[in-house]
Amino acid sequence: MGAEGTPSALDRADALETELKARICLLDYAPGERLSEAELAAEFGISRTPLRKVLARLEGAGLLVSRHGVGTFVTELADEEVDQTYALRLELASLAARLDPCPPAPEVLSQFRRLAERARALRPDPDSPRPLAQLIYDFIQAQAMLCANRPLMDFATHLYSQTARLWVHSLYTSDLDLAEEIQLFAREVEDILQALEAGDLEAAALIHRAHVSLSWRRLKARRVRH
Amino acid sequence: MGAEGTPSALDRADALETELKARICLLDYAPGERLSEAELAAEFGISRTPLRKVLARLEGAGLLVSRHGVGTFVTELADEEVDQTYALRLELASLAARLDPCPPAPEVLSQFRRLAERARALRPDPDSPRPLAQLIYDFIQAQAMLCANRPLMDFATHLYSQTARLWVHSLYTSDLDLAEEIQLFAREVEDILQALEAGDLEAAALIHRAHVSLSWRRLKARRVRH
DNA sequence: CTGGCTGATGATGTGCACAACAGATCCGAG
DNA sequence: CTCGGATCTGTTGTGCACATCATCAGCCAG
Repeated sequence: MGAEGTPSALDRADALETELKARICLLDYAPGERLSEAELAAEFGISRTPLRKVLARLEGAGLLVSRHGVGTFVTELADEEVDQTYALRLELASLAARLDPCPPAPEVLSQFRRLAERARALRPDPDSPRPLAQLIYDFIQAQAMLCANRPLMDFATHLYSQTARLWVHSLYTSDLDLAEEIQLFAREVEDILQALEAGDLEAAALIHRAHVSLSWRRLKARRVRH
Repeated sequence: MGAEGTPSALDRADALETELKARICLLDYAPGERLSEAELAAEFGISRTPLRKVLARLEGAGLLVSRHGVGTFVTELADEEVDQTYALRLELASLAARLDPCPPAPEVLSQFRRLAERARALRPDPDSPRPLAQLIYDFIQAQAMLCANRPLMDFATHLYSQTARLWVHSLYTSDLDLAEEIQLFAREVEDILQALEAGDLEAAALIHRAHVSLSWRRLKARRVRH
């Protein structure tokens, strides 16, 4: 029998989807970049058929778009859509605390402590902002545990995955300052952790909302410079 | 050459997805029912391969779930999920008016007038609540035009498609009174139309929110009876 | 020299045959 | 009569070959 994980077909598809989604959000694939079905299939050691099933789902989620005879591309977001998405994320942050606040389990708390620890230890890597991107990615997923309303949190995570690409892209192009972003994020995690330990989920949500708002503002400031 | 519509491959897939989504929401396929890939492929005159692409997207949207060697099934929602979804829809209704309210274009207004007309003309069909379901389905999609924030309205429509199945199901099982629901809906459209003609989008949103809330309450009342 | 056209090329989309899998059915031993 | 297990049937999942489409390079007519 398999030592632990069941390498069943459906699980493999889910794992593949998670992997590809992470690659897109963490900008291993840049917006507008073409993904080769053949190459991906070869990399994962499967045929194009099951791979295409995963790609179809990612296309449904708005992360990819495939054009017949041309290729499959990572979607690019228009400025207007980015603004709308950020505006939504602001509101959803408040909603999460108001709708079905979930008293943080001890393990969730320790998860946030580890995140804070990682944030403190993070030093700017001049070559790549990926460690920070990965950290925030994990942070967003941990935060989804703070509200029992699954549809809401799923959607919030989905919205983040939309804006993440653009945000990380700005780090790559040095439109945002990596060291500054690291420091800001570390502060956010510390503050939220403090609120969580005090059992004040609303405060945690407000802090998050404030940071999303500030992040949005920095992105907009970059935009006018171009 | 082609009279009008381009019967391109991608369009066909989109049309198919829209059709299947409608069938699920309007309860042509009941929750828990099995869909045969072979039968559907035959009905639409295509092979299983492109059909499966559409099914994969619907599965990603949470409307279907397929189990290897068993079948593809319309998902069933737990009571808890229904409550969370309704709670969300309430909040999103308010958000739509506050975030990016969209002054209704004349054609949107006339669209609502037609909806109101259809609602007035609707008589309870003892055999099937489908006409009402179809009308509300169209109403929800028209309402998506009232707010420029596309991610928000897409999500609201998505949430509706989740609760719609359960709601229509309650009509089929006579847990909800069809004549009463028709009358209530007609009132909602009339009231919203009045608010729109006065240019008061916030009032329209509040009316809709109130009706969603009342609809939720009726569903919950049914639930305890079982 | 220029402009349009045609063929080559490589991409995604499709159809089909087969593998993997779950559940029901049937048969036989006790 | 009951229970257990092998088998059989129908389903989704996978691999592969081919169709369809868009792009671009190269060529030929003007």
